[in-house]
Amino acid sequence: MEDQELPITPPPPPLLPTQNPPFFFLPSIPSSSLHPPLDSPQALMNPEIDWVSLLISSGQVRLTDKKPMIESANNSTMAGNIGTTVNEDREKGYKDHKRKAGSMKKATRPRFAFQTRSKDDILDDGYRWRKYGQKAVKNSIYPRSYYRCTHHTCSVKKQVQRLSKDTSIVVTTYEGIHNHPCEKLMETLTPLLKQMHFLSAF
DNA sequence: CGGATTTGACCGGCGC
DNA sequence: GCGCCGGTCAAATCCG
Repeated sequence: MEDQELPITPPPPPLLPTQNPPFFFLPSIPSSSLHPPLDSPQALMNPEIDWVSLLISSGQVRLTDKKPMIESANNSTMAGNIGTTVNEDREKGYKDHKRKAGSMKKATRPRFAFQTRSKDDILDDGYRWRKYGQKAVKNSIYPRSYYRCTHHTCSVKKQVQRLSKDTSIVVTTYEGIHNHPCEKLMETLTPLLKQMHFLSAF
């Protein structure tokens, strides 16, 4: 599984303004995930984030979905059955997890990777993430971090890793599609929508 | 005190 | 079959 670092390709022709990052890239990627923090105006002008070279090959790298291991949103069988020991639960959880993963067709989850030039490893994409693991990876001096969306019905994951070749570049890989609106985006849009609704009454 | 993070253990896939 | 590696779990720890 040589998920090695993605090659840095020259930035595509600037289809989009450099200061204002693209809002709508592809429907399958959370639009806000390529957004700087909506609540930090200075971030909009943050020169540290290279929004132009953000995307590889006209926007994004579509990773070949070679991952057979899929966990669906609601069936992740964690330990927790009453009447079993922790170890049994843990074992069972693993087994169930693997069994389901194996029995499922290679349900392809969309995976998208993009690179950002940033000092910060974590892009504030508007969603809330909980870190569930960190792993040293081969051929990289930086560890890879694993995050899961904290929304209870959402199973989107992302991996974040800094390139060892160019330490200013952070590769973020999203896996899956959010099944809920972006909280920050909604916060921002709600007043606008209300205003539009109000104006449309005339 | 509750939620988030850290971290070592564990597991399956894959190449040899 | 074995070892390496990436991905995940969950107990321990941290932190607001």
